[in-house]
Amino acid sequence: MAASLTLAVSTVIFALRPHPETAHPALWLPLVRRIRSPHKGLWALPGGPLGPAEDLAASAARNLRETTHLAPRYLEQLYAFGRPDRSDDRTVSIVYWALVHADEASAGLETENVRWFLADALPPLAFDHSLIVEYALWRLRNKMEYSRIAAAFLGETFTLSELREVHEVVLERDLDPANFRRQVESTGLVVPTDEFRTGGRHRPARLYRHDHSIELADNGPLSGR
Amino acid sequence: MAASLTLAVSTVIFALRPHPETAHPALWLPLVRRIRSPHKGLWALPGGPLGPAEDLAASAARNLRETTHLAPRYLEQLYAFGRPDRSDDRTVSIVYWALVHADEASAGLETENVRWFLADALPPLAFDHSLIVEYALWRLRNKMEYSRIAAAFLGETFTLSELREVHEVVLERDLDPANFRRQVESTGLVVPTDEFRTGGRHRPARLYRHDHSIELADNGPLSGR
DNA sequence: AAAATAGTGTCTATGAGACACTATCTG
DNA sequence: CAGATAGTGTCTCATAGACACTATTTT
Repeated sequence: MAASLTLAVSTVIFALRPHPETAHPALWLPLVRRIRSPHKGLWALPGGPLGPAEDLAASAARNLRETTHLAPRYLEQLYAFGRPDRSDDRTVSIVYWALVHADEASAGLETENVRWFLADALPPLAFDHSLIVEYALWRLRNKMEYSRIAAAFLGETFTLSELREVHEVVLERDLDPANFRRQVESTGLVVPTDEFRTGGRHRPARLYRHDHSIELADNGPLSGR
Repeated sequence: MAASLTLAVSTVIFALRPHPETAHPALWLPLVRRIRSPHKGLWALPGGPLGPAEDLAASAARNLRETTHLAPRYLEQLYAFGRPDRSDDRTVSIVYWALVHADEASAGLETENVRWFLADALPPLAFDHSLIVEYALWRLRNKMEYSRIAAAFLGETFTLSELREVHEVVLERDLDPANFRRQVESTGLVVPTDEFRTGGRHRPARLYRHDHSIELADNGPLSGR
């Protein structure tokens, strides 16, 4: 049995980067071009075989680093895909999803076979990767509503407007600034600092930071895994 | 790589059966005794290697049937466990969890190496199976609060008291009958019939049935998988 | 009639959301 | 001062929960 089955780990990596037209933040993800059959030439999720003594999450983080030269700010297992017809060679893929903070350096690291795409304008993907991305987007949006994973897209400190914008971009809808502020403040998961963001042509906004003692998302008994 | 790695599918199977002391319904799950090393003699989750052309969920359902002689009323992927130190022989386990309706027939099918245990009084389990069961319980309780999976524990028709009792047993807390009734009725996922459950020394209760056109739980883009 | 559960009515506290308003910066 | 966003106040509506009450059966 073992000899006829391949176990791979793939990762759906999300980052916020400016939209090329509007310059507003948008959701992007990196894909790699397949350089061999099957589906040669098509874009696919970064991933590869699991190392002999490698943890699943470590394998996802390694692929993420090799593809984007970034470290994951949030990493969570998505699902295991194993339908016999999903590839020619009976591959079971354990898929993770990750949030990264895409800085300017990493943005220039695209190559012939690694390219970032707008999440809402993806090319046709190899295998069942289109379904996988769709599911990852669903999970991301779900989790954005009841956890603090938005923090993974931001720096150490941020204004409430910046935090709200992350939510708005991911959820694809506008949020009321007043209500958003109250909701975030009432959780106590965000801590005001003494500093302000100046520079806009308007009143400076107070900077906040996240309470690091609390995890970005509650994954129950698996939180430490 | 493939030759040194084993992929197994295991399943956490839940059923409601009477508690041996109180006779009230309680949460049970079946375990199988390991008959070989490692952890020989310890109880473990039912499972086994994935068939060469077998779907992951089909493998879980097969193991479930072979262990309990029952068909799953609800089946969902739980998580893939793959820490290198979780077993001696580098096994990655893709774990499912299932709800079954344990009838009288299946209850008598215990053998020397298959036994049902109360979910809150499990023996020490092999490998990381204790953690896995803990996580499955967490997911079950979570999902019980916002989906209709309770239906999987009941027959075609049921009273709202019976439905409430399922929730109470799983969530381990009492629910207000009046509020529970209104919440369930307001979802529209439950349909009143013209029949009543008589026999108690009290007013007969109307029987309801579930709307089969709606899935027990919303798993997003994966609902059909 | 008593006991028990079925089922209804209603009050309160809480939170989401709409939206008007004030505050304070830049240009 | 005009324009913009920061930040506050407040109203409404929907929902969760507590709990009193009525309805209908069996014994």
